[in-house]
Amino acid sequence: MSKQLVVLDAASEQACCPPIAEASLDTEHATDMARMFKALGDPIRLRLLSRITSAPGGEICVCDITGDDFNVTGPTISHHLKVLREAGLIDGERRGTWVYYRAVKANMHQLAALLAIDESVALVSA
Amino acid sequence: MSKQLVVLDAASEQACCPPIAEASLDTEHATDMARMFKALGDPIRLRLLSRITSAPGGEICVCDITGDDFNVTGPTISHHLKVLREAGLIDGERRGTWVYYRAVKANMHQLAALLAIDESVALVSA
DNA sequence: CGACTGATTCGACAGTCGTCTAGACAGGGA
DNA sequence: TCCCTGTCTAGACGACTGTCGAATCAGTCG
Repeated sequence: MSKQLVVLDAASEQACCPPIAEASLDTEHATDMARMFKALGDPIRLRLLSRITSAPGGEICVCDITGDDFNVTGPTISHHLKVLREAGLIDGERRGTWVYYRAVKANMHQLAALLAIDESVALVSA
Repeated sequence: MSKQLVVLDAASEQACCPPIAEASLDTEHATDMARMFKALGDPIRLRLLSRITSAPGGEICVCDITGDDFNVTGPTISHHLKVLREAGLIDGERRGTWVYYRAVKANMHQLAALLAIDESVALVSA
């Protein structure tokens, strides 16, 4: 919990995220980004994030997830949420009995920006 | 005309790519996307992809990579290139002695689109 | 307080991943 | 032809990951 990776101060400053096509990633930056991509590299986590971001209000109660159609047990859901949290992609907050999660949109945006590629070139060169 | 298709191969499987914030991912789609994200979840692979996409002409010769500043042996580079290739993120071609790789930009674009999020909200909520 | 529900942590186990060395395959030039 | 260089495959091994059941922590309500 004390160990979250926070790249969003960079995002707020816009020194943030040139597409990988524009400049070679340095090792340190690549490591941070890879940590986030790795967190997305599991179907369950991807669907969890989708659930969270597409929920009304942009947040969701864990009680609406656990025991769902993910075909895994509660602790496993909890584990995946923790991975997403430690990667800096979501943020959790306890409100009374329930825990709510929401996406850290700045970091999602940073990943998307990293993958930005000139579309027209894509057409030509492909 | 220059803007539409883009997702060529992926498009043949299904309609391309609504952001995860707009609709919950179904299991099958999530599995496909997760496979690509997982391939990006390693610093070396991320830097390899960066090298490839940022190279002049959009492609790079393996001979310019192996034994580089990645601090791993040749076979390990080869392994990572294979992972990227099997994930559909890059494409390799042998031309005489050397092998050249280039990015499959359509799939990179698909990933970026999946992560698209309303930016203004991102800044506010961060 | 004490019991109950929701969510996380702990410990274990099978499976996957990243890396290496050794060896195989492909193409070019003496 | 034989060898040389470039790239990939095979096999092995330690480390990490995803999953579970059991135990624990956090809040709420009798």
